[in-house]
Amino acid sequence: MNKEERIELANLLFPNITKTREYYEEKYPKRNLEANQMVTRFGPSPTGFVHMGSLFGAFCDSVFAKQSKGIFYLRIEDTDQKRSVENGIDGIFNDLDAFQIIPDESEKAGGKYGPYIQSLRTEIYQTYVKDLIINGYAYPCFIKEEELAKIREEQELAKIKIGIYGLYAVDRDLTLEEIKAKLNNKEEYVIRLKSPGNINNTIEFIDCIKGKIKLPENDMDIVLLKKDGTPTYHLAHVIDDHLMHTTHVIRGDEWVPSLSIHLQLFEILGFEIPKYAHTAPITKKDNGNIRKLSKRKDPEAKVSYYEEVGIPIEAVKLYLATILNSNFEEWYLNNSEKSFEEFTFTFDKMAVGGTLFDLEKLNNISKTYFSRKSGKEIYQETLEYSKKFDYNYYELLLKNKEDMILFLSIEKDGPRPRKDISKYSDVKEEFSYAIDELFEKEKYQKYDGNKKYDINLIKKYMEILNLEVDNETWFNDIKEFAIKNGYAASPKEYKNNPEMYKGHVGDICEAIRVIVTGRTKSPDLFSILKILGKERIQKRIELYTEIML
RNA sequence: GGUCUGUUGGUGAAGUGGCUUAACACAUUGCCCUCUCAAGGCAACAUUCACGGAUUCGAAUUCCGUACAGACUACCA
Repeated sequence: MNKEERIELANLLFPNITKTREYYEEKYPKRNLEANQMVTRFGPSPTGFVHMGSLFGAFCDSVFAKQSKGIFYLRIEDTDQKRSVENGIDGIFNDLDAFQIIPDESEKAGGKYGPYIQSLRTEIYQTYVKDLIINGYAYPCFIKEEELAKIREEQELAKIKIGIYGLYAVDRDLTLEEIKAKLNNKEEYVIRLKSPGNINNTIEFIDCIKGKIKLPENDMDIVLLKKDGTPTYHLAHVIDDHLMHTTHVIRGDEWVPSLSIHLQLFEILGFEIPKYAHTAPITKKDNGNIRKLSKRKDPEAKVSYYEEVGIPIEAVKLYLATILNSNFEEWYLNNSEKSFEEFTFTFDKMAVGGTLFDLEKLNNISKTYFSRKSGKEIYQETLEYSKKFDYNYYELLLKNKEDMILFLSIEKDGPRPRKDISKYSDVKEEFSYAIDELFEKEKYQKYDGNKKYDINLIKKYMEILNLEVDNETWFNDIKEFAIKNGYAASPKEYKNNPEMYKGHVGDICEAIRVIVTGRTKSPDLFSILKILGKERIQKRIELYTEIML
């Protein structure tokens, strides 16, 4: 086909496309940014909820854009109608919102490079494809699906590369007349790339994360536009990232093998090639096998899972930051008062292989997060969590606000804050003694020991209990009380001469603790006693007598 | 089958030819502190970096081969 014929073909195929490349190049001019300012994008498909792996990608995109004072935008990649899920787009916005990963540009936030939804950009893709046809880089292919399957089978059998290339690209050199005939015949077609590549050529590429990658040049006549006129990922990626002026394409490394296609497309279209950063997948160990974290099989892959179990979003982000850059964890340890945003993330500190998703580590990070929050903050956040997921508890929290904050503040101000909560849902259980209504209900059912305590001794102790003193005085008082009643003043003393005593102070404290909290472990006992006050302690002694004796 | 990529303790990993007797963190275990727990302190936990060979005075680090793992090989992204 000569150029005139190709122009005729292009107009035949795309009669409705009247705009030109130049029009779009002008409409979407270069961004006015400094060389170091990154433009990144998150490009999810609306196939359901946001997956942990995608969230990691979005986090990565936003971090790099923000720290370079660049632009992070959200582009919905919904070119496949079959996979799209109802409300899928809303879901993406919601999940990003929940995680406070806020795009600078998106269909909602606006921006000069929109539309930011691929299904709304069909005309743009077709304009460029029309141009490719005119220049002899694309052609309509009429191979039917059954034929395609047959070719595939043949190739599999012959153990050669699967796909449409070389001799298999039978429609590559159809004459204009032949195409017209098929078109008149209402035969369906796709538009394929007329690949100028040679499989024997090796191209070298520098990836921001993986470094040097060598791969064979693309010789496949890949599909550019599907039967319905919508673009494939490959085409859409190249055109969008060019027109939206992405500087760094950060995406999962499952894309590495198709990089040669993308590079070729950039070259043919005469676009400047962006930098690529291919991230390793987040994996999970399943029966000894390592596999990608799966939406279907793993609840923790679902981003909303964290909200439901009550792991703070901030903690999840800290975890993402620690797997993003291997040196982040140490930095954060030494800069705990700072926000993760003050850390400078770099590509070369990113994992090259897969990263195992470690819930245990997340838990630990979450515990640290809680330990740094004040009682008041924990109260507020737990209140919000409960409002959504445990309304009963929410009402109790409201009613017992003052006390609850006091309880949550115990042992908070020292250099070694408590680390006993890893999620909001832990608060109810860990502080079950804090709310009278719950305590009554639970009674001592969850009590984890089986000793019977000397209730009379405790009753006697109540007579001397003074809550108006400081911790040290209180403890001295109880030691004195212990000695008077035949108990050792310290566990050590008791250990040395067990026959001389009935027990030691610790035993008395344990009895008080169990009676007052229903458990053998608790934060600082005196603080709890102080908050409860004599009257409520008295009530609990009665309750204990009633139930346990 | 082909093409890419990877392989350092239970886990995440540091490591870029000599400073490595392999950092740090999580987990585990033991001890200390201590009224319990949590926290904290101390210690133990890879004599060796998948395996084999090559280069080098010297290799976890460079090269080649093997094994294993993962990704891709769609009119899905």
